[in-house]
Amino acid sequence: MTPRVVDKDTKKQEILLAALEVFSRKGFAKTKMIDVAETAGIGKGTIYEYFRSKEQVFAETFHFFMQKSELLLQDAFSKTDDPVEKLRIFIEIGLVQLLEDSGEFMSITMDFWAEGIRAKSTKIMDLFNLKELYDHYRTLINDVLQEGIQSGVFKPINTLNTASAIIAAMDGLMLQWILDPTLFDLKEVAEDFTTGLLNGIKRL
Amino acid sequence: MTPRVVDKDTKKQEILLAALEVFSRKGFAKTKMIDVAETAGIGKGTIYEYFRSKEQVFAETFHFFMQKSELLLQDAFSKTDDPVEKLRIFIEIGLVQLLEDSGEFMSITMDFWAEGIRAKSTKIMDLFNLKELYDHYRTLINDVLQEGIQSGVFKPINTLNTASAIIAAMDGLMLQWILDPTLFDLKEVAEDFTTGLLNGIKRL
DNA sequence: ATATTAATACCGACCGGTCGGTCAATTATA
DNA sequence: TATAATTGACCGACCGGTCGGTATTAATAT
Repeated sequence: MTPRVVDKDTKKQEILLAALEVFSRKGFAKTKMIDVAETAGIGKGTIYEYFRSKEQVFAETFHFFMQKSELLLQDAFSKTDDPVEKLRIFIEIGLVQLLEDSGEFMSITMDFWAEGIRAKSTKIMDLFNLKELYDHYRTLINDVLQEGIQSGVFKPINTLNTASAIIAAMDGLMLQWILDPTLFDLKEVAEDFTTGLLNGIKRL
Repeated sequence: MTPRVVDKDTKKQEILLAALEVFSRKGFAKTKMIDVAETAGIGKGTIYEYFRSKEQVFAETFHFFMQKSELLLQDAFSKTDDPVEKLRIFIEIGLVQLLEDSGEFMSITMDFWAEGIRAKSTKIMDLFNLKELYDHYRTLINDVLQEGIQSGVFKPINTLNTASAIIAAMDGLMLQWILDPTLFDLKEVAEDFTTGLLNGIKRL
């Protein structure tokens, strides 16, 4: 009744995996659906059994990719209650681990930014919901900062602004590192940044 | 002998102005050369009398746009020798003034990022020389930080890493603000960031 | 002054190529 | 055999860039 070589979800995952490979190597614009199909070892038409459009494939590819870091983060966060340690972990995972594990894949994030901004005033903007993504992380850091202030570790700073700035710095460093990975050592820069940040917000 | 309605350079500027308007509204990919031509009130073919390709128009548009901030910056820097003040000015101009003056135009920067990254391994990469652009600003800040350390205002920090982080934060904040200008007040966030930064690097 | 010639600016119809998406035909499964 | 899954040839829209022709101006000739 339901003849199928593999499970429907499994096949979708396979397509996403192929898409991740191609998108990160060629970028959104230069990637052709036929590339994705061939990489996945299937016909082009098959993709459209699982996805509506190229945009949808791209958006789901990005989210698929982001799940990794989300899981890493949740796992790490569950192991400590110290706000200082949480900040360290957030930067370490978000910047160092993500890039070291899959540096070449990160340019997909740039594409997502670009497409997301481009889509701001179109109907596909819900696929590229950057705002929601940022809200999520901003809230996460905001809560950590609030905790720190409550417990007296941090100065009474504007937590939302600071959270925004932390995420901002991480994004920006990622950008610069992608442009020229030899310029600075990512781990070292991350540590310097964390130190400087804590220097600025810790109560003396 | 040289029949021409307006000066050749003037016309090129007019095209760039039109291009700036269209590129910032529609992004690189969605902008058609005919859009630029119509906005400039000329024929499509005429553009190719002044530029080699769409990529060249885009690259020159971006540089044209960046000159504004460069001039602002040089002017402001020439008025003080205080490293602390220079840092303030850099952030104020780079983040607040640039966005307040022409917020809607800034999405062109994202496109430039995206195209620049995409062009990394192609022959047009010299048109989208992001690396050089970043090097310029990084050096600028690096020098300011060195001065500050020499004169004893700043702690002995890694200046290159710190410079990278400062630029990174500014880029990232710009991104977030473009995504949602209502989320935070740019001026306030810039001030908070500057305060936090100085808190972290100033000698006590 | 006017006609003629020359040089250049300007234009937009057109071309070649590309690519996302469709669908009739084919293959695999039960 | 019936049904579901897969495929890739095909379609139509799109677009960057070209090129032959026209318009405009200036220089020169008469």
